[in-house]
Amino acid sequence: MSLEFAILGFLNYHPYTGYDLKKIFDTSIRHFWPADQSQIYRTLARLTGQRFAEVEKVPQEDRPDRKVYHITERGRAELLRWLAGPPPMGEPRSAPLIQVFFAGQLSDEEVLAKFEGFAAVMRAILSQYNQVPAQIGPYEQEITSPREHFFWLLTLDNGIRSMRANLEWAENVIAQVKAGKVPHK
Amino acid sequence: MSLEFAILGFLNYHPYTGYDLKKIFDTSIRHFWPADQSQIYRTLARLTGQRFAEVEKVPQEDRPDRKVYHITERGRAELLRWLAGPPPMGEPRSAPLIQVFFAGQLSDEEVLAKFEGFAAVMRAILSQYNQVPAQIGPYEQEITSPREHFFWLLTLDNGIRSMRANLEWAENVIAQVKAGKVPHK
DNA sequence: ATATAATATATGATTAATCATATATAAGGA
DNA sequence: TCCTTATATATGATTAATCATATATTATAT
Repeated sequence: MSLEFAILGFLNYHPYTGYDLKKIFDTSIRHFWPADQSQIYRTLARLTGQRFAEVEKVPQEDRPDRKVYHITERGRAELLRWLAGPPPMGEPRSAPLIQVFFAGQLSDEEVLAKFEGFAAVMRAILSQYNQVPAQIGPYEQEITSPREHFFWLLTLDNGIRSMRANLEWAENVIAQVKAGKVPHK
Repeated sequence: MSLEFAILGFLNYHPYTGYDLKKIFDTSIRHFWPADQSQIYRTLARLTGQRFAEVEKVPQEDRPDRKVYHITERGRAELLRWLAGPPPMGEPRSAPLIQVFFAGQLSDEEVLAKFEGFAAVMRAILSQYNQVPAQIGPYEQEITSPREHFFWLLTLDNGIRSMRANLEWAENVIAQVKAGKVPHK
Protein backbone atom coordinates (compact mmCIF):
# COMPACT_ATOMS: atom_id res chain seq x y z
CA MET A 1 0.00 0.00 0.00
CA SER A 2 2.58 2.53 1.12
CA LEU A 3 4.67 2.21 -1.99
CA GLU A 4 1.62 2.91 -4.14
CA PHE A 5 1.04 6.17 -2.31
CA ALA A 6 4.67 7.18 -2.40
CA ILE A 7 4.67 6.71 -6.17
CA LEU A 8 1.38 8.60 -6.52
CA GLY A 9 2.92 11.36 -4.41
CA PHE A 10 5.76 11.82 -6.88
CA LEU A 11 3.54 11.43 -9.95
CA ASN A 12 1.41 14.19 -8.45
CA TYR A 13 4.43 16.50 -8.77
CA HIS A 14 5.32 15.49 -12.30
CA PRO A 15 4.95 12.60 -14.78
CA TYR A 16 7.79 10.10 -14.50
CA THR A 17 9.01 6.77 -15.83
CA GLY A 18 9.82 3.84 -13.58
CA TYR A 19 13.45 4.55 -14.22
CA ASP A 20 13.06 8.17 -13.10
CA LEU A 21 11.19 7.08 -9.99
CA LYS A 22 13.89 4.64 -8.97
CA LYS A 23 16.45 7.44 -9.04
CA ILE A 24 14.13 9.81 -7.19
CA PHE A 25 13.49 7.23 -4.48
CA ASP A 26 17.20 6.62 -4.10
CA THR A 27 17.94 10.29 -3.60
CA SER A 28 15.02 11.15 -1.33
CA ILE A 29 12.80 8.77 0.61
CA ARG A 30 15.04 5.72 0.49
CA HIS A 31 15.93 6.40 4.14
CA PHE A 32 12.42 5.54 5.27
CA TRP A 33 11.07 3.70 2.23
CA PRO A 34 13.64 2.01 0.04
CA ALA A 35 12.18 0.56 -3.15
CA ASP A 36 13.43 -2.11 -5.45
CA GLN A 37 13.44 -1.34 -9.15
CA SER A 38 11.34 -4.38 -10.01
CA GLN A 39 8.80 -3.48 -7.37
CA ILE A 40 8.45 0.06 -8.69
CA TYR A 41 7.71 -1.28 -12.18
CA ARG A 42 5.19 -3.80 -10.93
CA THR A 43 3.50 -1.19 -8.76
CA LEU A 44 3.24 1.21 -11.70
CA ALA A 45 1.50 -1.55 -13.64
CA ARG A 46 -0.91 -2.04 -10.76
CA LEU A 47 -1.60 1.71 -10.44
CA THR A 48 -2.38 1.79 -14.15
CA GLY A 49 -4.75 -1.16 -13.76
CA GLN A 50 -6.55 0.71 -10.99
CA ARG A 51 -6.72 3.79 -13.24
CA PHE A 52 -4.76 5.86 -10.71
CA ALA A 53 -2.16 6.46 -13.42
CA GLU A 54 -1.99 6.45 -17.22
CA VAL A 55 0.89 5.51 -19.50
CA GLU A 56 2.25 7.71 -22.22
CA LYS A 57 4.59 5.81 -24.51
CA VAL A 58 7.50 7.89 -25.71
CA PRO A 59 9.46 6.18 -28.50
CA GLN A 60 13.20 6.73 -28.54
CA GLU A 61 15.67 5.80 -31.21
CA ASP A 62 18.87 4.74 -29.60
CA ARG A 63 17.42 4.05 -26.11
CA PRO A 64 14.58 1.75 -25.08
CA ASP A 65 11.20 3.47 -25.34
CA ARG A 66 10.09 5.32 -22.23
CA LYS A 67 6.78 4.70 -20.49
CA VAL A 68 5.91 7.98 -18.83
CA TYR A 69 3.27 7.64 -16.13
CA HIS A 70 0.78 10.44 -15.47
CA ILE A 71 -1.41 10.58 -12.37
CA THR A 72 -5.17 10.62 -13.12
CA GLU A 73 -7.85 12.61 -11.32
CA ARG A 74 -8.88 9.37 -9.66
CA GLY A 75 -5.30 8.85 -8.54
CA ARG A 76 -5.00 12.37 -7.21
CA ALA A 77 -8.21 11.97 -5.22
CA GLU A 78 -6.98 8.66 -3.83
CA LEU A 79 -3.69 10.23 -2.79
CA LEU A 80 -5.34 13.17 -1.05
CA ARG A 81 -7.82 10.90 0.68
CA TRP A 82 -4.94 8.85 2.06
CA LEU A 83 -2.87 11.89 3.04
CA ALA A 84 -5.75 13.44 4.97
CA GLY A 85 -6.78 10.11 6.45
CA PRO A 86 -5.70 8.34 9.63
CA PRO A 87 -2.01 7.76 10.37
CA PRO A 88 -0.79 4.43 8.98
CA MET A 89 0.86 2.14 11.48
CA GLY A 90 4.56 2.44 12.04
CA GLU A 91 6.54 -0.75 11.55
CA PRO A 92 7.16 -2.13 15.04
CA ARG A 93 9.78 -4.72 14.12
CA SER A 94 13.35 -4.36 15.28
CA ALA A 95 15.76 -7.25 14.82
CA PRO A 96 18.45 -5.54 16.92
CA LEU A 97 16.10 -5.50 19.91
CA ILE A 98 15.78 -9.29 19.67
CA GLN A 99 19.53 -9.47 20.16
CA VAL A 100 19.25 -7.12 23.15
CA PHE A 101 16.41 -9.14 24.66
CA PHE A 102 18.54 -12.30 24.67
CA ALA A 103 21.89 -10.59 25.29
CA GLY A 104 21.96 -11.99 28.83
CA GLN A 105 23.40 -15.14 27.26
CA LEU A 106 26.58 -13.24 26.40
CA SER A 107 29.46 -12.36 28.70
CA ASP A 108 29.82 -8.77 29.88
CA GLU A 109 32.71 -8.30 27.43
CA GLU A 110 30.58 -9.52 24.55
CA VAL A 111 27.70 -7.31 25.68
CA LEU A 112 30.01 -4.30 25.70
CA ALA A 113 31.26 -5.11 22.20
CA LYS A 114 27.70 -5.59 21.00
CA PHE A 115 26.51 -2.20 22.23
CA GLU A 116 29.63 -0.50 20.94
CA GLY A 117 28.72 -2.06 17.61
CA PHE A 118 25.21 -0.64 17.87
CA ALA A 119 26.58 2.80 18.74
CA ALA A 120 28.98 2.70 15.79
CA VAL A 121 26.15 1.86 13.37
CA MET A 122 23.99 4.62 14.81
CA ARG A 123 26.77 7.20 14.56
CA ALA A 124 27.36 6.21 10.95
CA ILE A 125 23.67 6.62 10.14
CA LEU A 126 23.57 9.96 11.97
CA SER A 127 26.48 11.30 9.98
CA GLN A 128 24.77 10.09 6.79
CA TYR A 129 21.65 12.01 7.82
CA ASN A 130 23.73 15.11 8.48
CA GLN A 131 25.02 14.96 4.93
CA VAL A 132 21.56 14.68 3.42
CA PRO A 133 20.84 18.44 3.07
CA ALA A 134 23.99 18.80 0.97
CA GLN A 135 22.77 16.05 -1.35
CA ILE A 136 19.42 17.58 -2.26
CA GLY A 137 21.00 18.93 -5.43
CA PRO A 138 19.39 16.97 -8.27
CA TYR A 139 16.18 16.41 -6.40
CA GLU A 140 15.63 20.07 -5.53
CA GLN A 141 14.63 20.72 -9.13
CA GLU A 142 11.79 18.25 -8.84
CA ILE A 143 10.38 19.66 -5.60
CA THR A 144 10.09 23.30 -6.29
CA SER A 145 7.96 24.78 -3.55
CA PRO A 146 9.34 25.79 -0.14
CA ARG A 147 6.33 24.08 1.40
CA GLU A 148 7.36 20.70 0.01
CA HIS A 149 10.90 21.37 1.05
CA PHE A 150 9.73 22.05 4.59
CA PHE A 151 8.02 18.68 4.91
CA TRP A 152 10.97 16.93 3.40
CA LEU A 153 13.15 18.45 6.12
CA LEU A 154 10.65 17.28 8.74
CA THR A 155 11.21 13.66 7.74
CA LEU A 156 14.93 14.23 8.07
CA ASP A 157 14.47 15.87 11.49
CA ASN A 158 12.47 12.84 12.58
CA GLY A 159 15.27 10.51 11.55
CA ILE A 160 17.90 12.56 13.33
CA ARG A 161 15.92 12.82 16.55
CA SER A 162 15.13 9.10 16.60
CA MET A 163 18.71 8.14 15.92
CA ARG A 164 20.03 10.52 18.57
CA ALA A 165 17.66 9.03 21.14
CA ASN A 166 18.83 5.56 20.16
CA LEU A 167 22.47 6.54 20.40
CA GLU A 168 21.92 8.03 23.85
CA TRP A 169 20.28 4.78 24.86
CA ALA A 170 23.24 2.73 23.61
CA GLU A 171 25.76 5.02 25.28
CA ASN A 172 23.83 4.78 28.51
CA VAL A 173 23.98 0.98 28.32
CA ILE A 174 27.70 1.08 27.60
CA ALA A 175 28.24 3.22 30.71
CA GLN A 176 26.22 0.76 32.79
CA VAL A 177 28.20 -2.21 31.52
CA LYS A 178 31.47 -0.44 32.21
CA ALA A 179 30.28 0.45 35.72
CA GLY A 180 29.57 -3.22 36.34
CA LYS A 181 25.86 -2.58 36.76
CA VAL A 182 24.69 -5.51 34.66
CA PRO A 183 23.38 -8.21 37.02
CA HIS A 184 24.82 -11.67 36.71
CA LYS A 185 22.70 -14.80 36.50
CA MET B 1 15.64 -15.08 10.10
CA SER B 2 14.86 -12.95 13.13
CA LEU B 3 11.84 -14.98 14.15
CA GLU B 4 13.94 -18.14 14.10
CA PHE B 5 16.39 -16.61 16.55
CA ALA B 6 13.68 -15.21 18.78
CA ILE B 7 12.16 -18.69 19.04
CA LEU B 8 15.57 -20.26 19.65
CA GLY B 9 16.12 -17.64 22.36
CA PHE B 10 13.02 -18.76 24.22
CA LEU B 11 13.65 -22.47 23.66
CA ASN B 12 17.08 -21.87 25.15
CA TYR B 13 15.34 -20.89 28.40
CA HIS B 14 12.92 -23.80 28.44
CA PRO B 15 11.20 -26.31 26.11
CA TYR B 16 7.90 -24.98 24.77
CA THR B 17 5.08 -25.81 22.39
CA GLY B 18 4.03 -23.50 19.59
CA TYR B 19 1.01 -22.64 21.64
CA ASP B 20 3.18 -21.65 24.62
CA LEU B 21 5.43 -19.58 22.39
CA LYS B 22 2.54 -17.63 20.92
CA LYS B 23 1.48 -16.60 24.42
CA ILE B 24 5.03 -15.76 25.43
CA PHE B 25 5.51 -13.60 22.34
CA ASP B 26 2.27 -11.79 23.03
CA THR B 27 3.29 -10.94 26.57
CA SER B 28 6.90 -10.01 25.91
CA ILE B 29 8.52 -9.18 22.58
CA ARG B 30 5.37 -8.47 20.60
CA HIS B 31 6.20 -4.75 20.88
CA PHE B 32 9.23 -5.13 18.64
CA TRP B 33 8.55 -8.51 17.02
CA PRO B 34 4.91 -9.55 16.79
CA ALA B 35 4.45 -13.09 15.52
CA ASP B 36 1.50 -14.75 13.94
CA GLN B 37 0.47 -18.15 15.31
CA SER B 38 0.74 -19.84 11.93
CA GLN B 39 4.19 -18.41 11.38
CA ILE B 40 5.41 -19.67 14.75
CA TYR B 41 4.26 -23.20 13.89
CA ARG B 42 5.84 -23.12 10.44
CA THR B 43 9.09 -21.74 11.85
CA LEU B 44 9.21 -24.48 14.50
CA ALA B 45 8.88 -27.02 11.70
CA ARG B 46 11.76 -25.36 9.87
CA LEU B 47 13.94 -25.23 12.99
CA THR B 48 13.31 -28.95 13.47
CA GLY B 49 14.28 -29.62 9.86
CA GLN B 50 17.53 -27.73 10.42
CA ARG B 51 18.12 -29.78 13.61
CA PHE B 52 18.17 -26.63 15.74
CA ALA B 53 15.24 -28.07 17.70
CA GLU B 54 13.74 -31.48 18.45
CA VAL B 55 10.13 -32.44 19.02
CA GLU B 56 8.89 -34.33 22.02
CA LYS B 57 5.33 -35.55 21.49
CA VAL B 58 3.28 -35.43 24.66
CA PRO B 59 -0.07 -37.25 24.30
CA GLN B 60 -3.02 -35.80 26.17
CA GLU B 61 -6.42 -37.28 26.71
CA ASP B 62 -8.99 -34.54 26.56
CA ARG B 63 -6.78 -31.97 24.80
CA PRO B 64 -4.93 -32.20 21.47
CA ASP B 65 -1.49 -33.74 21.88
CA ARG B 66 1.30 -31.28 22.60
CA LYS B 67 4.45 -31.02 20.54
CA VAL B 68 7.11 -29.77 22.93
CA TYR B 69 10.16 -28.34 21.20
CA HIS B 70 13.62 -28.65 22.75
CA ILE B 71 16.63 -26.69 21.55
CA THR B 72 19.55 -28.87 20.40
CA GLU B 73 23.25 -28.22 20.95
CA ARG B 74 23.44 -27.21 17.31
CA GLY B 75 20.58 -24.77 17.90
CA ARG B 76 22.22 -23.33 21.00
CA ALA B 77 25.48 -22.81 19.12
CA GLU B 78 23.61 -21.14 16.27
CA LEU B 79 21.82 -18.82 18.69
CA LEU B 80 25.01 -17.80 20.48
CA ARG B 81 26.81 -17.26 17.20
CA TRP B 82 24.05 -14.92 16.10
CA LEU B 83 23.86 -13.10 19.43
CA ALA B 84 27.61 -12.44 19.49
CA GLY B 85 27.67 -11.58 15.80
CA PRO B 86 27.19 -8.29 13.98
CA PRO B 87 24.10 -6.14 14.63
CA PRO B 88 21.25 -7.03 12.25
CA MET B 89 19.85 -4.15 10.27
CA GLY B 90 17.03 -2.14 11.75
CA GLU B 91 13.91 -1.91 9.62
CA PRO B 92 14.08 1.51 7.95
CA ARG B 93 10.50 1.62 6.66
CA SER B 94 8.05 4.12 8.06
CA ALA B 95 4.69 4.59 6.35
CA PRO B 96 3.84 7.64 8.51
CA LEU B 97 6.91 9.44 7.16
CA ILE B 98 5.59 8.98 3.61
CA GLN B 99 2.51 10.93 4.69
CA VAL B 100 4.75 13.61 6.19
CA PHE B 101 6.88 13.81 3.07
CA PHE B 102 3.84 14.59 0.93
CA ALA B 103 1.90 16.54 3.58
CA GLY B 104 2.53 19.77 1.69
CA GLN B 105 -0.51 18.82 -0.42
CA LEU B 106 -2.74 19.35 2.62
CA SER B 107 -4.01 22.63 4.04
CA ASP B 108 -2.45 23.96 7.24
CA GLU B 109 -5.58 22.87 9.14
CA GLU B 110 -5.28 19.35 7.78
CA VAL B 111 -1.57 19.29 8.58
CA LEU B 112 -2.32 20.32 12.15
CA ALA B 113 -4.94 17.59 12.49
CA LYS B 114 -2.53 15.06 11.00
CA PHE B 115 0.25 15.81 13.46
CA GLU B 116 -2.16 15.91 16.36
CA GLY B 117 -3.21 12.45 15.22
CA PHE B 118 0.42 11.32 15.22
CA ALA B 119 0.95 12.77 18.70
CA ALA B 120 -2.16 11.02 20.00
CA VAL B 121 -0.98 7.66 18.67
CA MET B 122 2.46 8.20 20.16
CA ARG B 123 1.06 9.15 23.56
CA ALA B 124 -1.12 6.04 23.52
CA ILE B 125 1.88 3.84 22.74
CA LEU B 126 3.95 5.56 25.43
CA SER B 127 1.30 4.94 28.06
CA GLN B 128 1.15 1.31 26.93
CA TYR B 129 4.91 1.06 27.38
CA ASN B 130 4.63 2.59 30.85
CA GLN B 131 2.21 -0.17 31.79
CA VAL B 132 4.49 -2.94 30.60
CA PRO B 133 6.48 -3.43 33.84
CA ALA B 134 3.22 -4.11 35.70
CA GLN B 135 2.32 -6.79 33.15
CA ILE B 136 5.46 -8.90 33.52
CA GLY B 137 3.55 -11.13 35.92
CA PRO B 138 3.07 -14.42 34.08
CA TYR B 139 6.22 -14.03 32.07
CA GLU B 140 8.49 -13.35 35.03
CA GLN B 141 8.28 -17.02 35.97
CA GLU B 142 9.82 -17.95 32.64
CA ILE B 143 12.70 -15.51 32.82
CA THR B 144 14.16 -16.16 36.20
CA SER B 145 17.52 -14.48 36.28
CA PRO B 146 17.98 -10.78 37.09
CA ARG B 147 20.38 -10.60 34.17
CA GLU B 148 17.67 -11.58 31.69
CA HIS B 149 15.30 -9.18 33.39
CA PHE B 150 17.84 -6.37 32.96
CA PHE B 151 18.05 -6.86 29.19
CA TRP B 152 14.32 -7.13 28.90
CA LEU B 153 14.05 -3.71 30.57
CA LEU B 154 16.64 -2.35 28.14
CA THR B 155 14.36 -3.13 25.20
CA LEU B 156 11.56 -1.31 26.98
CA ASP B 157 13.82 1.67 27.69
CA ASN B 158 14.70 1.79 24.01
CA GLY B 159 11.03 1.90 23.06
CA ILE B 160 10.27 4.63 25.56
CA ARG B 161 13.19 6.81 24.51
CA SER B 162 12.38 6.43 20.81
CA MET B 163 8.74 7.20 21.32
CA ARG B 164 9.52 10.24 23.48
CA ALA B 165 11.84 11.59 20.80
CA ASN B 166 9.11 11.07 18.22
CA LEU B 167 6.52 12.76 20.37
CA GLU B 168 8.80 15.75 20.91
CA TRP B 169 9.25 15.94 17.16
CA ALA B 170 5.48 15.91 16.56
CA GLU B 171 4.86 18.51 19.25
CA ASN B 172 7.54 20.69 17.76
CA VAL B 173 5.84 20.47 14.36
CA ILE B 174 2.47 21.30 15.91
CA ALA B 175 3.98 24.42 17.49
CA GLN B 176 5.44 25.45 14.15
CA VAL B 177 2.12 24.99 12.36
CA LYS B 178 0.30 26.99 15.03
CA ALA B 179 2.90 29.74 14.77
CA GLY B 180 2.26 29.94 11.03
CA LYS B 181 5.79 28.85 10.24
CA VAL B 182 4.88 26.38 7.51
CA PRO B 183 5.76 27.95 4.16
CA HIS B 184 3.05 28.12 1.54
CA LYS B 185 3.52 27.01 -2.05
C1' DA C 1 40.74 -2.99 -26.60
C1' DT C 2 37.89 -4.07 -22.94
C1' DA C 3 34.95 -3.41 -19.30
C1' DT C 4 31.50 -1.06 -16.89
C1' DA C 5 28.08 2.43 -16.20
C1' DA C 6 23.94 4.58 -17.90
C1' DT C 7 19.46 4.28 -20.14
C1' DA C 8 15.02 1.61 -19.97
C1' DT C 9 11.74 -2.17 -18.99
C1' DA C 10 10.45 -6.80 -17.64
C1' DT C 11 9.89 -11.50 -15.55
C1' DG C 12 10.88 -15.64 -12.54
C1' DA C 13 11.81 -17.30 -8.03
C1' DT C 14 11.85 -16.95 -3.35
C1' DT C 15 11.02 -15.27 1.44
C1' DA C 16 8.58 -13.28 5.45
C1' DA C 17 4.51 -12.15 7.07
C1' DT C 18 -0.67 -11.89 7.31
C1' DC C 19 -5.32 -13.57 7.10
C1' DA C 20 -8.61 -17.01 7.00
C1' DT C 21 -10.03 -21.26 8.08
C1' DA C 22 -10.11 -26.22 9.71
C1' DT C 23 -10.27 -29.72 13.40
C1' DA C 24 -11.56 -31.34 18.19
C1' DT C 25 -12.83 -31.07 23.07
C1' DA C 26 -13.80 -28.94 27.52
C1' DA C 27 -14.85 -25.30 30.60
C1' DG C 28 -17.09 -21.16 31.81
C1' DG C 29 -20.27 -17.40 31.34
C1' DA C 30 -24.82 -15.09 29.65
C1' DT D 1 -29.12 -23.50 26.42
C1' DC D 2 -25.99 -21.28 23.70
C1' DC D 3 -21.97 -18.80 22.88
C1' DT D 4 -17.40 -17.84 23.68
C1' DT D 5 -12.84 -18.85 25.40
C1' DA D 6 -9.11 -21.93 26.13
C1' DT D 7 -6.29 -25.74 24.60
C1' DA D 8 -3.53 -27.40 20.54
C1' DT D 9 -1.90 -27.87 15.71
C1' DA D 10 -2.19 -27.27 10.78
C1' DT D 11 -2.84 -25.69 5.89
C1' DG D 12 -4.25 -22.67 1.90
C1' DA D 13 -4.10 -18.19 -0.13
C1' DT D 14 -2.33 -13.87 -0.63
C1' DT D 15 0.75 -9.78 -0.25
C1' DA D 16 5.03 -7.03 -0.02
C1' DA D 17 9.50 -7.12 -0.72
C1' DT D 18 14.06 -8.96 -2.38
C1' DC D 19 17.26 -11.04 -5.53
C1' DA D 20 18.63 -12.54 -9.85
C1' DT D 21 18.55 -12.22 -14.47
C1' DA D 22 17.26 -10.88 -19.36
C1' DT D 23 17.35 -7.63 -23.25
C1' DA D 24 19.57 -3.83 -26.06
C1' DT D 25 22.38 0.22 -27.09
C1' DT D 26 25.57 3.99 -26.14
C1' DA D 27 28.98 6.55 -23.64
C1' DT D 28 32.78 6.62 -20.67
C1' DA D 29 36.66 5.00 -18.19
C1' DT D 30 40.78 1.87 -17.67
